[in-house]
Amino acid sequence: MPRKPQQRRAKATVEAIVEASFRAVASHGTHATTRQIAEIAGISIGSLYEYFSNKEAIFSAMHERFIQDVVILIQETTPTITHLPPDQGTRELLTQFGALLQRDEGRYLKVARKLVGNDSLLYIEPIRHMLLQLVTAFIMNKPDYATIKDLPTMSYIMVNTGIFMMLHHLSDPKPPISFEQLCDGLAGIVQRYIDSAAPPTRSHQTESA
Amino acid sequence: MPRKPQQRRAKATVEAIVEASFRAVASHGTHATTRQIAEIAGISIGSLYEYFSNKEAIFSAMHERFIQDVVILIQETTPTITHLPPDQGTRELLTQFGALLQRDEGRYLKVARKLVGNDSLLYIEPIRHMLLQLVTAFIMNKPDYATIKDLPTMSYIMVNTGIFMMLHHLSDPKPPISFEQLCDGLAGIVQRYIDSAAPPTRSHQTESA
Amino acid sequence: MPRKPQQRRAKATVEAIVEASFRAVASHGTHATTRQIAEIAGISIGSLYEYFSNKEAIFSAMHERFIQDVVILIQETTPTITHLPPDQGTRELLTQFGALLQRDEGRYLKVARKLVGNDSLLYIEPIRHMLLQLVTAFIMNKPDYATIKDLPTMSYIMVNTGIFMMLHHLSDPKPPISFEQLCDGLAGIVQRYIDSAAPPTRSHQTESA
Amino acid sequence: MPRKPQQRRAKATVEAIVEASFRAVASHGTHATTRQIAEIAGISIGSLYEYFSNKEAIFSAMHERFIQDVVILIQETTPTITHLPPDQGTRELLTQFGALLQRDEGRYLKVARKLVGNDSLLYIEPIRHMLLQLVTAFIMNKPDYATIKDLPTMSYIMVNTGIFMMLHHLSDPKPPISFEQLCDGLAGIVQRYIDSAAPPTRSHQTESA
DNA sequence: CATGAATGAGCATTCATTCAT
DNA sequence: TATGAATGAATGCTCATTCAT
Repeated sequence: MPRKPQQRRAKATVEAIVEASFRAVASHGTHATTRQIAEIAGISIGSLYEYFSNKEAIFSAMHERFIQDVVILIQETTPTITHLPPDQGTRELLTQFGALLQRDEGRYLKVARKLVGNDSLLYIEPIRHMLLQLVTAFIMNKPDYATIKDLPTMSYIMVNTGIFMMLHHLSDPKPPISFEQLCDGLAGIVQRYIDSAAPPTRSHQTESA
Repeated sequence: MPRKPQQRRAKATVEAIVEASFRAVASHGTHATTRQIAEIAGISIGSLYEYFSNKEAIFSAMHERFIQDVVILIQETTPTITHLPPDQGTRELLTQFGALLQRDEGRYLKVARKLVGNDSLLYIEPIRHMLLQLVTAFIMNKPDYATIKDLPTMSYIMVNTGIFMMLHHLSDPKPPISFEQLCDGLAGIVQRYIDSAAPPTRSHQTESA
Repeated sequence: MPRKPQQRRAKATVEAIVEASFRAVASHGTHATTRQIAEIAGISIGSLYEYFSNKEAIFSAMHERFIQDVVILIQETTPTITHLPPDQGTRELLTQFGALLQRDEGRYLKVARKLVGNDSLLYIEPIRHMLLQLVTAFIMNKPDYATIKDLPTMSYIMVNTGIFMMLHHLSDPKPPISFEQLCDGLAGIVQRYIDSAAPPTRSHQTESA
Repeated sequence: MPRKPQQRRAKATVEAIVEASFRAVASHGTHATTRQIAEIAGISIGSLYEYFSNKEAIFSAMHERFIQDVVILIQETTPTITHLPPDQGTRELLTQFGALLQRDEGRYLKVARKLVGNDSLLYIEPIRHMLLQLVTAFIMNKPDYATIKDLPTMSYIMVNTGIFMMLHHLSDPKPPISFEQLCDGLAGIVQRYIDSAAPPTRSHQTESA
């Protein structure tokens, strides 16, 4: 049974294992073995099991890490976004997210896709929560949007949609539409949703420009 | 190398294998083995390989079957839908699709999720094609919608979104929103997209009712 | 249990199977399957087992056929050889044998090598018998050679050596000596053996010519 | 991928596997399975694949070991041989070689025959090299043989012939000539080849004695 | 006689996990 | 704590052979 990493060194090892797991999936595909992970991490298989009770636990850690990094991405992007109209903000966020997925030879892209098809669902609540905060902050500044409706439902749909569509599109070697078209399309959906609550005024119209 | 089923009995066996594969995935999960499939089909492993050159070929057949059944579903639903306003039509379609996914103890649901996480992408073109036909027919009757824009992009996004969201939601044992909310949300997105091209008139307004 | 081919058609089928087996080994290698043989022969697997009780029986037939064809080769070459000095005769025989082995995409070469490594030995008695006759006839005409010794032993060694060396050399993609060198070397061995019994006189010297 | 045996125990295991493979082929024939090898070696199949990447690699190791042991045999026999006339030396070498082949219930005999019939040829170069050294040393001492010709060709033929004939004869349950006759015959061939270069003088004549 | 669908024992190989050192 | 040799159940797949039609 794996012991809790109570010491500094142990924590570093756990970190190395997770990092190695991402690398392993990036280079050996979804079927990366524990051996490969241990080798990349520079430790023995025995040590691997000192920190993770089984392979699934490693994938859980990767899952968590991925979600966490997306949350951090949103946090970092928030200052930029809040000054943009919704559709431009969405586009910016999607672009950043796409970059994150492709970072380091697409390690997040591959891992995330595996998670989607897995028995366990992609656990998006933290992301959704973060975006709800972002939207709420946005609404505070723009009273026009105060009447927005079904926010929980729509955030659930849009966050998932954003993630799934990006994963699908970036994994498609020959997608029928371009990445820009995808982002524009998704941004348009967000825009229309917001506009339906608060009819657009000159200040944040972009398409009619 | 699998021989072409030349006899009637052989064709029935192929059918039995595909059927058994769905059952196997439904009961043993994503990692159903060839042995399990053969056992459920009531044949020997040898026979399995008479008709499918390898395991992947079996999954391809399931994939195809799934897509085909969705296409058939759309065809059968089309007469009903064409007389409804877009949002109601969307809801109807989604409801039917949800029922299909859960049919026979959710066999399509589980298989489809596996396909999504697989190396090979979910091949939705036939479905998208079918829906484009449906939309085109709809537009013919309602000249108001003639100015609709970005149809290829939006059909790509919406078809994928519809499929992914349904798969995700129906697989979630404790979803944060209800199935009805999901359908309403997706229908709303479709409605807003259409309205953005052809501003709503009394005849097909549903929300203001 | 296979029935004896009592009828003309049956005999033709047996022939077709053996022929197909050679073809199968030539194109699919030593691991040619019964399915492949049947397919090439243009018959069903069921029919195959009507004429051969198992796979080994088929290989026995091929073995027999190969030996028989070598015997025929010697018979056909005999008239030419008897008028040549021993070393030239040997070279001629070896050249013809090499041609036989490479005939039809090397089908005999491949089959014979398999036979050599098999549990059953290469059964060369008929070939040895044939060559003994050839040598005996030769001696009759040339009384000088009457004192030849150890004929049974030497025929055993030389026939086997000839066969093995040809098989080995022709199978070697990068042999350290040329085919001509091999033939000359073997012919030299024969020549020296004969000369050791009957010291060469002018009449059958070739090298001093 | 097999890891390099880094520890002492690991090296012993590799040795045990090769040893077991010889035993397995000796008792179960050419088609010895990996399971049988593992069982005889007293290890698990998993361990087998820790040290050999696949079955072929095991056979390669056996091949190498066989060739190596023959080379060692020649080295050990050399001091004895160099003081004998060519034909007696050859007989001695053949006798020792025959003993090697039959050692341990004929394990080398069976394995070597398999190698001969295999896709990969019997790789005799090291043996040939060793014998060339032996012959060269011999010639140094006996200037009579200095005019020897076609050494590369003849060594190729004679080494292969010696190996093949021994394998064939020792595998034959009812050989038409005795082992002594075979050795004498082969020794005679060698003797005659040498004599043809350096006509025999009293000092090394054996047959006329 | 002919067919070819069905069989299933058997094979090579993988890989998460354990445990003696 | 760390190691890595050892494990062995499990998997995908082959192919000679049988037998109902």
